[in-house]
Amino acid sequence: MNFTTSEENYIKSIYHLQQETGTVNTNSLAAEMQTRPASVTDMLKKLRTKKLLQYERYKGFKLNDNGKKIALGVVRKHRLWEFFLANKLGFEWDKVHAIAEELEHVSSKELIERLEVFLGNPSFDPHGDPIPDSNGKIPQLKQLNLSSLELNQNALVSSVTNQNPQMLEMLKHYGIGIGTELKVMKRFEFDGSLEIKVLKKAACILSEQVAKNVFVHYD
Amino acid sequence: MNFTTSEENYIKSIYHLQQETGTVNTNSLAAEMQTRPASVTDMLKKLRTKKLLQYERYKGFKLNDNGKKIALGVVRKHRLWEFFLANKLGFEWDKVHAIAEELEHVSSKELIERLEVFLGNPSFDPHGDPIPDSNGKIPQLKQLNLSSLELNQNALVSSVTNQNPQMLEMLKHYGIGIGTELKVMKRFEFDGSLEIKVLKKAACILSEQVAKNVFVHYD
DNA sequence: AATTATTTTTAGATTTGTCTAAATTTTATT
DNA sequence: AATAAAATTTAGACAAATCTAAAAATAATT
Repeated sequence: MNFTTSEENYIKSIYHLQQETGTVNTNSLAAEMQTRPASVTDMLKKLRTKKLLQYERYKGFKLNDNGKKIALGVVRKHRLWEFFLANKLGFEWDKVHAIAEELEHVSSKELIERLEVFLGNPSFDPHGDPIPDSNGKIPQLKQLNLSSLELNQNALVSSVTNQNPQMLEMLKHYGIGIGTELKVMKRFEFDGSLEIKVLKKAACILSEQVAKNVFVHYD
Repeated sequence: MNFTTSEENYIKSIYHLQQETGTVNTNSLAAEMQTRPASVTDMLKKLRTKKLLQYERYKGFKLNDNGKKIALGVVRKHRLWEFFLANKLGFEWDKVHAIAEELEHVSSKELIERLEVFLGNPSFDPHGDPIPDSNGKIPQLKQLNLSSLELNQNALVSSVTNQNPQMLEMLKHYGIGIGTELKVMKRFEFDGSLEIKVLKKAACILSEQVAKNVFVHYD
């Protein structure tokens, strides 16, 4: 079955919301999509007739297996395009999202399969989010918070949450981004701040507040 | 100013038609766009209020300078994406058009500028059609028909018209495509057929009918 | 439990892009 | 020149996606 850009955007937003809250309600989806609750109700009716939703009047709703499959397809396209924009065209990682919002609606299946191969079958997008494979399977990574990384363990930065521009600027200044290899030299228990050694760079110090937004992994 | 996908498609089609006939009429545009004349009239009214058209009721119409600028922007995007699909993702040149029809409507200016650099500032798409630069200037190539290429002059295939699948298959069999370097060894005047030497390959013979559809250029 | 507040849905309108059918204008033919 | 044919436009309708305003259902509060 084929879906309009608008339908795909609703499906994707429902998917993201239900990842966090389990079930979704009309107002929060309207807020997420910057539209009116009445518009949401209208679209839900459409998605229901297309058998993508588990829905109970006045209660709440979520995607069924059918809907999830569609959502994962869109997420997959979005993240592959983000990877392309950052790693091939040299966009900064904070610029790729808006453009991928358009590219994700290009429909050709073969395009996405070839793009994936061209990019070298990446597992994570420039924000560190996992890229679903063509069957909708998401690579599960044993990520851990930088705050809880043991001393002297080399690790790779896999994602950064809470995209506060000033925090991102600070991390950039220290040369820390997705894929950066680093280790924790010292932990100051009194305020939770960390002395970080980025490979081939001088050590730097991150507050606990910042460290909690940085996730790393190692083999 | 911003344009919808539908508007861009009309603008592009008008551009292509007026390249051939100078001025465009409602029925031919309707045929080109696989829609009804009444729909064309509706859209023309819209494009007129946006000051893109030179239009006279019941007579005919064409793009003004404003409209041409928009058209060239869309053509540029289309052909850069075609180049990407063929040269980076490995699509056959007869598969790229349909996908580029979608990609050409992605709006980011910076995306296209970066894509162009990434592709190495190509001048021609996989069909041999010229790619307008960011100012709308089209590289004018002194193309000439393979039939009128002088003997022993090395030349590059720059485009192939009349995309008859069987003819394309024949050319492919002989190793002749966009960018192929070749020369004419012998011309048989009685039927206009040509003996062609593709560099690093054995000679082959093309009928005049085929040769007339192949265009080449040299420095 | 009754009332108030919040959430959700319905009813009806609007915009965009399309359509059919009919009317109008231009072009071609007898 | 009158009539027939073709091309173009208008009038009015429709589907998709949105909106506002009001009604209905649920949740929270006194």
